[in-house]
Amino acid sequence: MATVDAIFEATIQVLLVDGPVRLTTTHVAERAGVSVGTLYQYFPHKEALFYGLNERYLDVLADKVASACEAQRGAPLAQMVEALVTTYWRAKTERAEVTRVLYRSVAELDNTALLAAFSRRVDAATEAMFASACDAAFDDLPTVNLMLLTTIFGTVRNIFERALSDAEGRALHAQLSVMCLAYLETVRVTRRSVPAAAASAD
Amino acid sequence: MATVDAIFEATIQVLLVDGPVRLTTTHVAERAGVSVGTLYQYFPHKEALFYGLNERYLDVLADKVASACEAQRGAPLAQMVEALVTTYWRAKTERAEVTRVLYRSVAELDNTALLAAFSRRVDAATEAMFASACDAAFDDLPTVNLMLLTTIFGTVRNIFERALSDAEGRALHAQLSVMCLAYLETVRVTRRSVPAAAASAD
Amino acid sequence: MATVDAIFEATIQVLLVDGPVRLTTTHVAERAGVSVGTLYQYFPHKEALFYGLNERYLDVLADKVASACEAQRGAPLAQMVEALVTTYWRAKTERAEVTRVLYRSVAELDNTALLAAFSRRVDAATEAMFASACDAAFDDLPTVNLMLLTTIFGTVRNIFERALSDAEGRALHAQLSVMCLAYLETVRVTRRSVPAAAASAD
Amino acid sequence: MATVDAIFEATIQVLLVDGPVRLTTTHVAERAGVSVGTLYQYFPHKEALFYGLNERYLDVLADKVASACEAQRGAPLAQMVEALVTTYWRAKTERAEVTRVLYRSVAELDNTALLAAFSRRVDAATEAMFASACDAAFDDLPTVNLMLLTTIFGTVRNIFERALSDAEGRALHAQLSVMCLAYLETVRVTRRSVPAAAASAD
DNA sequence: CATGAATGAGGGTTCATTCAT
DNA sequence: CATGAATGAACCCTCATTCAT
Repeated sequence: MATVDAIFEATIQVLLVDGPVRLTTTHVAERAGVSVGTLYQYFPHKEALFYGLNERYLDVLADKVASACEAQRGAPLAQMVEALVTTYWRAKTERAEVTRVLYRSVAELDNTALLAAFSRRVDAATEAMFASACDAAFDDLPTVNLMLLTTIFGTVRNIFERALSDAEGRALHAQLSVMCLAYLETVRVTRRSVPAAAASAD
Repeated sequence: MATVDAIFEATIQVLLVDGPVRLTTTHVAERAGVSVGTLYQYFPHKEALFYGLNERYLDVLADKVASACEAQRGAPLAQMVEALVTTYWRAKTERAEVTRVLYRSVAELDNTALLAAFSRRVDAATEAMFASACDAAFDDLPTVNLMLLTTIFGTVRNIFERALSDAEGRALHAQLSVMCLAYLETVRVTRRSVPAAAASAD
Repeated sequence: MATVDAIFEATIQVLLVDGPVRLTTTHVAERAGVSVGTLYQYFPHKEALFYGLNERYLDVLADKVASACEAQRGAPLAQMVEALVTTYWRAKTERAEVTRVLYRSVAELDNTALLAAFSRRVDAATEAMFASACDAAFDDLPTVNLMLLTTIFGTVRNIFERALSDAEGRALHAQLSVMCLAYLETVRVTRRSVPAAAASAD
Repeated sequence: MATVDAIFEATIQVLLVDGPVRLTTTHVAERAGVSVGTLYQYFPHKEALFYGLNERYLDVLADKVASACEAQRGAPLAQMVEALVTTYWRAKTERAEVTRVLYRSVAELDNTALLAAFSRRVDAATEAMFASACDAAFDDLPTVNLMLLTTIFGTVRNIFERALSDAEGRALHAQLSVMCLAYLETVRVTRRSVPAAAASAD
């Protein structure tokens, strides 16, 4: 609904412009152009508003990653890694300030469940992608995949957390791909040139 | 001073037992066995208390990392990485619940300056360590070092953030060493003063 | 608005009954029959409440003086002085306790701006009145007028400040008129459009 | 005692430099170069400190006025008035900022008793002075005297209260003498040239 | 459904005062 | 007698939430 969207966007704007301290229901409602009463008709309490915002944010993010993964089915490993890292990086960098502010505010929320749901979706998408790699296979793909995602999520977050310059950010983005690929090359099963078989198994 | 220590420890206990929402000055003072007035004699405001706690936490952490780095001067690369990752991991795992709760709460604080100071210390220590490696050299050590730390910090944080099981945590810890080493092996310069042996081992 | 009036009146009552020390926002709100929150919806902080009360008080006072001055346009000097002094005195004496308590409490407030606005209004009104006197004129009316008002304001205040009895108060009120008139007779210019009569009366 | 003096002076300094809001016992003690504990050995509570300061201030003021009055015994009326007004004005103007700050702060204190004592002393001094005037006598000297002092005290206070410029202040000082003398000339007994008799009656 | 004035529990903070050293 | 750390009652103010209109 338009109202809900307006409230979500207002929440972000309040966070951006006035900071987390001024994130009051009244303030959000005002900026959304509705009354507090209306806000409370869509969200039973403040936490629900924040929870919803993060849910939506993570849904969109998961969508993007999942799409990218599907587009890479059967591609070579290096390309997959590049696509995954870059998709995630772009999604986070697009509205860097929003990303930063959301990173900082989720602390006020028990977002474990949210993160679990998000992780499940992304895990599934990336695992399926890597399983379909035309030029690589892994003994313990679940662990490798978990490690990879943990690294990507964590590293990107850390880049935002330390107030690194854009140049440093870009450099680290490139290095992140290098690192992830290096890792995958290291842990892939040694027999590699089984292209046809691996491909037909997909 | 004993009082300050008691207040810091009380802060942690309140965070652990009652959660960040119940982190009130009165509550902390009570648990520390002092009056609010006393608390305010050591910390000008609530934020300063929290800031101080984090400062101390990061100082201890940086100390541990720096010591480990110094102990590794001149060691081979693989051992350095292992030592670095394990030191950091142990420091974070020792009191896992405390780590988790601090990860979640620092977001409410503008800890940019704190992180910057912490990063500067750790950066210097690890860069000096890697520069002394007996079996490896790097073209752009600063960037490589920055990337490595960003990955370690971020990955560990993410492990805590997603409520992963101990087993998964341990697995990822091991993988983290693998990943870091894989990265360093990839970006190191091939020629080195121990040319033949090092090259053939690759 | 009714609520604002209730709060103002409650402020006065608290001052009267409990004294300036007990003038707390909670206390005022209680006595006004509203909650603290409501009080803060009309006044951004405690000082604003007090400032508003004084503003209103001075506005009413200035109104009374201004009306009296207009009613005296063209009257003889003695009558003007009598009217001015008596109007001011009555306004202050009507609710003597309120006057006393406000005199004592305004000091805690930076009411310079308030007093300036009040003075400007009263100055203008009395100066216009004296300029229209049918039987007197002044070389430097602004200074004379300023002196007169300063004396009236100050003397009345001092009567309240020293806890003089009603009888003493009444006596001083009468003397105040005498004094003001004596002053004006002394500083008026002798030549006037009613020359002979006015001059011989001196 | 030197300590008491230091504390009094520190109180004034705190009022001047930091304002009435920062007038805390700790702050005063610090500026006086002693500890709070010491302050409490000389003053049982904060109010006593403030009371003492005002008492001393009024004592000095009364001394000055009384001396001036004694020096005017037997002098002509006009000279007496001039001396009285000027003495009081000078005493207040000498450290104008201190005067202003004390005027503003006495409100926090029930200084009725203090003012009564002060008034009694000054009343006696001025009444004795006027009774000795070589060229004037009064039917109801107590009332006339009370009126005169009330006017002088009140007018001077009002000059300080309105933030009048120095020039305006000086002008009003001059006018104040004019006004007081005009008043006394008006209310003196009509038979005037009884010089010898009046003088011998003293 | 929308509104927004009213609510009041509860938080951060201050500061007069005490008392063990 | 001096010190100053400790105390804790009390204050100002905020803001999530409700409900009569």
